[in-house]
Amino acid sequence: MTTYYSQYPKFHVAVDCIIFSFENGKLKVLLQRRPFEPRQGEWSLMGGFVKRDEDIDDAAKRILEQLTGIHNIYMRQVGAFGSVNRDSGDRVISIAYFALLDIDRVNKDLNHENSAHWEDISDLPPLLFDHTEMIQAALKKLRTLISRRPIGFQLLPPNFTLTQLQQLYEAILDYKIDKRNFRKRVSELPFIEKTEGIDKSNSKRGAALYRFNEYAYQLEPNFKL
Amino acid sequence: MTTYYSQYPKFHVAVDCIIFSFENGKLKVLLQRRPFEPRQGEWSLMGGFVKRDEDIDDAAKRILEQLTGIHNIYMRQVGAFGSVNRDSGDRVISIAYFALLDIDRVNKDLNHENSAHWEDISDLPPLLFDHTEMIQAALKKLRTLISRRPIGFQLLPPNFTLTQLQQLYEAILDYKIDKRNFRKRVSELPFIEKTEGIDKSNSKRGAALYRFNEYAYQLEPNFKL
DNA sequence: TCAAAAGTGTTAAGTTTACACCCATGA
DNA sequence: TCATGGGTGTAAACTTAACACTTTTGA
Repeated sequence: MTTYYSQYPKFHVAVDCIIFSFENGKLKVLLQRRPFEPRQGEWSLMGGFVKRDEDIDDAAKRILEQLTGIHNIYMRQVGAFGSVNRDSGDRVISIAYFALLDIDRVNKDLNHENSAHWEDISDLPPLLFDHTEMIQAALKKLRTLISRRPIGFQLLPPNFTLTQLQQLYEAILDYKIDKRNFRKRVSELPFIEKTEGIDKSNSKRGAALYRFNEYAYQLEPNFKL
Repeated sequence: MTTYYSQYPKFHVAVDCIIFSFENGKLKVLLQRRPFEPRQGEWSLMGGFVKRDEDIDDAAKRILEQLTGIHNIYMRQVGAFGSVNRDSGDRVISIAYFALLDIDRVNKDLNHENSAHWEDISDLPPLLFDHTEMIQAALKKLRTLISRRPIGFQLLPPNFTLTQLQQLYEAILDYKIDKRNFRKRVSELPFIEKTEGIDKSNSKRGAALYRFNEYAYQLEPNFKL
């Protein structure tokens, strides 16, 4: 069938995922050696082409699930990257997404299969095409989100210590936070609640474990950390 | 030539522009009657297809310039919209951009040719496809930007009164601001400077005209209004 | 017993908000 | 002379930032 649209060109459309995790006080991003030509073997983000009958959001979700074995991942669109020559293989318009995940839930075998590798955000190697730019844009978005939406928890296990939480904020925002001020503000948030649990993995004394209460957040979703 | 990419599908890619202006204390957006099938005649944003050798940003710029006759328009990407059935004509992935412009500079003839029409943001008709959603996303982005970047001036003539500036902030943020507090904060911004000019169009006494000093802004680009 | 991380309050500085009257002018 | 929009300052409330010592416990 010929429609008005048919006279216009078509393009390959890809999604690229900036997958963040948090481990040992460091914010990390998942990179892989590109598995096909051109520029096979270079460090790149996880990506793939959008399928014919697939929403772009679903394409991103598919790639994330394939690579990590996790469902229900927190994911947001970063934006579209569409310079003519951004991809040296052919014209490809790519939509970048960032995702936050708890590294404990990742299927390490899948990571290994995909020659994937967690790299510290402050120590990235040179990347393929405009992928460095995509990561910077994702980070910028993450930084503005983290202080107003309770998304940091997506990067932590269900129970976490306040020290972990603070290190997470410091890693994302890239500055030091005063411990007493941080704890005071957290203690005023009704949706962060203390559990019975104690984590002794980092100190002899042990640190109290907290959890995020989704329901309490729904009741009172405004905050500023 | 066959590449690894060739096995993947291609898509129409469009850009849609949310063009804002400010007139008589109201924030407005440019709409048109869709000039082709399907759904010809319905209210829609200004849009068009991306060309084969054109950056997506350039496509947005092209459409904006065609429709307004203005160059150097302030423009930012809002994001990609790519649900499978968002366009009832065929699968089209669309990248939304918003633009800010001084309505005095618009070529009204071009607007008329394109059956374009400025509609108050708080009184929008039902729109084609996901265009309402695009406008809401653009507004959200504009709201977060306006308080930290000096982009409001893009919507005003080169010289403007403080009353105009305040009404602009009120229209975008959708709440009333205290006049004395607003003026106090503005007077602390080194890049908003008083000119000799006086505008008598709104009062007998006349209001001082101010201008935005790009250079002073470069020297001290941090503020919060 | 000591090293290492956890936990805990107060004060000063800065920012934000609320609020009401006089001024200049042209009609 | 009066109606209209332009222009101006202060005090109270709130928020943020700076700062140091005690506790617990396993090695």
